[in-house]
Amino acid sequence: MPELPEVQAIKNQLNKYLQNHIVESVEVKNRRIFQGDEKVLVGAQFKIARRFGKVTSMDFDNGYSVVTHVKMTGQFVYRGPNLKNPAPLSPKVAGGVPGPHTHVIFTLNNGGKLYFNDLRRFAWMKVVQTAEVENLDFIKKLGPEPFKDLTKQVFKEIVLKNKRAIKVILMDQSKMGGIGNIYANDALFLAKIMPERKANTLTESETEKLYDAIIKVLETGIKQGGASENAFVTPDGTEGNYQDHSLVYARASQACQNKCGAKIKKIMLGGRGTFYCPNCQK
DNA sequence: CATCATACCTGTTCGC
DNA sequence: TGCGAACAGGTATGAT
Repeated sequence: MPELPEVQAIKNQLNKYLQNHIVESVEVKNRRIFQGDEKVLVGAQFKIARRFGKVTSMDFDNGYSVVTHVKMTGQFVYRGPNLKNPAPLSPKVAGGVPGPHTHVIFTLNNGGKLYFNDLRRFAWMKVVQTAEVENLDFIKKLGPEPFKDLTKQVFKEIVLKNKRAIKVILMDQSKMGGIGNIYANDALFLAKIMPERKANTLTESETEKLYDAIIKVLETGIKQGGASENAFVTPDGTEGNYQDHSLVYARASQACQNKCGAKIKKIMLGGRGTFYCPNCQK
């Protein structure tokens, strides 16, 4: 669920709250989720968090990084003295922190703690040398990203040479990085394109509209701090607001926002819930 | 190589 | 009301 805007929110808040603090200890409760030797992090100073598609890298001053894919239900939650007037923890942090779903705890020298929760345990977190982050299999295979290398021209080429459903292409991380189910659904609605359309049947004009729509929905997502329909919370423990602004995602049987009179339909496409307006999208 | 189905998980929602 | 089935869904993996 966390997609580019959600992971961007995670990255931004990690930078805001952790920068320059030193790791005093790392407690690993789940070895399947956390891979590598956490001991190399003790005494290391947090420098910066980066984002690669839906993956974050937390880089430390000693040449090591912690790379994390939160998948659907992974949550970073920071609690510490530099969190000004901390908002109450969202109930979406199931079991709280620490709780039954807390798998890793970083303790910092300012007394703060960074918890990593994951209810469904699909997430992974690994320690690697910072120089090796971009060689990790997942990151190496990542396609061009919106706001970076995914220009309109590059996007056109990708779309026109693929014959699978356009929604599947948008969500294929090796074709382009960062887009998941929420923003793929909303971008296709905004561009008035049916999710099932074969990518190579899109006209040039539709392709351009879709590109603009992707940028637009991702920008809205970033502005709203991500979407918390499901388990997403930002590291300060609160929720994002995109779910209040989503166009079709999770709005099955609701009236189309274009006021066309039709109701949003839900189908399964590529094994995922897919939402669209049967009237507006062609 | 490309494409598709399935496994991985567990809390929540749905249908009978 | 109760209970089991389906669903939520990103990615690795194996099958075709």
